[in-house]
Amino acid sequence: MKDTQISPSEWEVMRVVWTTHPITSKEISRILNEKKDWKLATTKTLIGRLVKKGMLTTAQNGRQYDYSPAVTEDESLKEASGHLLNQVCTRKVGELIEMMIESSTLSIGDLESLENIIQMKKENAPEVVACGCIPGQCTCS
Amino acid sequence: MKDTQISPSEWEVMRVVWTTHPITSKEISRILNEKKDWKLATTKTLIGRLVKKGMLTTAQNGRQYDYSPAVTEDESLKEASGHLLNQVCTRKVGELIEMMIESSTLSIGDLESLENIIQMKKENAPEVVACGCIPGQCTCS
DNA sequence: ATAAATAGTTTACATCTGTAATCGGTAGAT
DNA sequence: ATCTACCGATTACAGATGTAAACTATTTAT
Repeated sequence: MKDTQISPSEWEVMRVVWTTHPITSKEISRILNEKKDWKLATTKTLIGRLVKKGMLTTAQNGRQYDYSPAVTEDESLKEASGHLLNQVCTRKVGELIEMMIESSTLSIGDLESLENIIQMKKENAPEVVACGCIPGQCTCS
Repeated sequence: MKDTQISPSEWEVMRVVWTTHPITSKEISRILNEKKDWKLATTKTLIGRLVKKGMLTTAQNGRQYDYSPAVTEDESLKEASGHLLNQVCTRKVGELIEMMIESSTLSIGDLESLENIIQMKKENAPEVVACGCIPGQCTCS
């Protein structure tokens, strides 16, 4: 139930570890060099912070560590998307998701999955979403 | 085309101004008191920062200011959702959107709108989304 | 006219983030 | 047995963020 935050830079590291683990700091750094002009020290700092935040686990391997994710990408994504969703009136969430779909490239398969979920959702969808905003923070009222 | 960031606390203020404008700092603070235990000074600081960032415009009105948004909520939401989308492999965006739909309450109308957009999208949807990740940051390869 | 209430501005200060250099210990090379 | 390369840990430091007190100028009530 903790709500530790993964910063954007830290996220870059997490993505590497989610993709490959266990993995060493050296390897993480090597991979990220393709994308970020970070010194090895920078990557190590981020790794250290992620360990402290409990997002990475360590396994001693000789004089070094092997890192593995302590949280899944999906969990973290749920967290992150939750933050975004909380920034708008619940009644505006549909619009937000529309915007996201519009601005994304999605495959036929993706779109079909979405259709299915939407179909499901429709079974129990309310006529109108309740707005939980305080007066003055949205125009629903 | 600049990329000034609206922080979570600042976002609370923006939502008030998006809802009602022009509006005074006093009124913004009064509205937010319902939700945040902020001192008037805190709200003023956030307003000041938003003005400096160019997210709010001011119009002198006697000894005080009337504030109005300099960016729309939709623009800002697009920005914010773009950040989220950029945190995952393009090929995983569909899954992310699925998660968001699943964890949200959407009205029949919302769902129908989404269906329409998806229908449109399907006309030009690729069989598979191209992955733009560097090797090691996603499992597509 | 003076005092009290206000409005915005400046300053404050701890934490988080981005980015990195340096330190301290140890495994491997000579 | 030393020296060197390398690992994680510690320290650094500026900018962003959360939260707010203090300051300055002005308006309004007494």
